[in-house]
Amino acid sequence: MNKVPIPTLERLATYLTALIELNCRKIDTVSSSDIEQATGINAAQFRKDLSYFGEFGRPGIGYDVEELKARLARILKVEQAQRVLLVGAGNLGSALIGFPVLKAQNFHIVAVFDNNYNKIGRKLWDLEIRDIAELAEVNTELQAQIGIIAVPATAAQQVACKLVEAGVKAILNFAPAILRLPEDVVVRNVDFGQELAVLAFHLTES
Amino acid sequence: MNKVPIPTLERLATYLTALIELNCRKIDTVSSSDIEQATGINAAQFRKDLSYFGEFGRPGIGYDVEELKARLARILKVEQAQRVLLVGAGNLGSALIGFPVLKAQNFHIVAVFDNNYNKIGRKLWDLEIRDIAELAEVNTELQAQIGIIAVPATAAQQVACKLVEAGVKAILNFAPAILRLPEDVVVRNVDFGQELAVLAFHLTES
DNA sequence: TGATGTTTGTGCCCAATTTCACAACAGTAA
DNA sequence: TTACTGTTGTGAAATTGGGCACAAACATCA
Repeated sequence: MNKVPIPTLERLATYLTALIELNCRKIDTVSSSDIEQATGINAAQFRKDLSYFGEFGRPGIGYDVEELKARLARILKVEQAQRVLLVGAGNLGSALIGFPVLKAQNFHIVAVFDNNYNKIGRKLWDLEIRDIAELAEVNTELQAQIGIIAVPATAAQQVACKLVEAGVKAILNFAPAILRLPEDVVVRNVDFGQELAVLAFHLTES
Repeated sequence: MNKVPIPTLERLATYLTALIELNCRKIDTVSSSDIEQATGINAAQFRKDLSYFGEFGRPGIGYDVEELKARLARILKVEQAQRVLLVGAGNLGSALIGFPVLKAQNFHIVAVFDNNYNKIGRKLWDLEIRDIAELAEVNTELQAQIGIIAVPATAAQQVACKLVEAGVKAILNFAPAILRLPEDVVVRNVDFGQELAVLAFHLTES
């Protein structure tokens, strides 16, 4: 169970989203081809992805939606609510807090930080924006293991270090910057400019 | 030049970002190991990525920053400004318009659409929010080829179809939904929930 | 019970991608 | 000129990931 490909993990999240949806629609059993239908991911791929974690279905029948959902949630560690720290109370930060899908997937943003004294003390949705200097202190209580960096690229490295000091073990980084961090900290970068560039490449000369 | 791997394209965007940065710092020549230093991407990987598009450097010397930057920009079609349509005037949309890095990479959001009559007519930054019903009409003039979907998942498919009708050939989709579109339309999905799930997987049991 | 039709889990092979390793090239210095 | 250092571009090996195809498992129905 140690060597799970990253693409497999990404797809697991997709399966889980689809299962939550199916569950709402009161569908209680699905086959791998139903999953293919719902997600666009090849049925054999789905079965292989699951096989990294054991057996989930019954030949001739398929998968129990409720059970599969629960087991995937367990694998992805979103069985109980995952607490998340957000650094950067700008528009992106605001968008993330307001994103209903995150709560549905059991990610709860429990604190927001910024270094702008005009923002500190104000509210972003229902959270008070706190001074980034208090990050470590605040997290001794909250014990969040996930942090989101939604600050300008120039501040990203510094913020990342603060998060790690505070005990964060996984970071979602929206700044176009390369973070240098201890090996035991997992980082995923989301770079809007990069995404757009890949799209633009496929365009014909304008 | 037809079969360029997607991962290569993603890295090209990273190289370009790094080169823009290096150029600002008045550095005029770099080696592939300098690029590795700056981006964390293996030097051999960098050279192979470039090799899909011809020869760029001089053995014994390295690469001319200015020239490489220009050629990458040309490859990624961001030599001239790329016009982008944004659908969804919520927090995420607002964040995207305000993101300075996009303009720096030559992506210009030139119109914003929404279906909420409370928003239509108002301004988001310096753009007037327009009725999504006018999308096709507006784009006959703008001729944007790239669209961004920043609406709830339930509306995503419908918005995507409207964008395609309006002549858009590439879509960046932030809604956790599978878009079914004609083959000649390129789609990239960004799913915050998925990113967080992959991170959560790596955590130890909390 | 036995015959038939589904659907899973997985070994195996193929395709895609990364990494290695080296010949060819450019500069420098004696 | 020759020796030496540094760096590119790329064929080939190594690794990784995806998909087929089939045995085994289960259900249904005669």
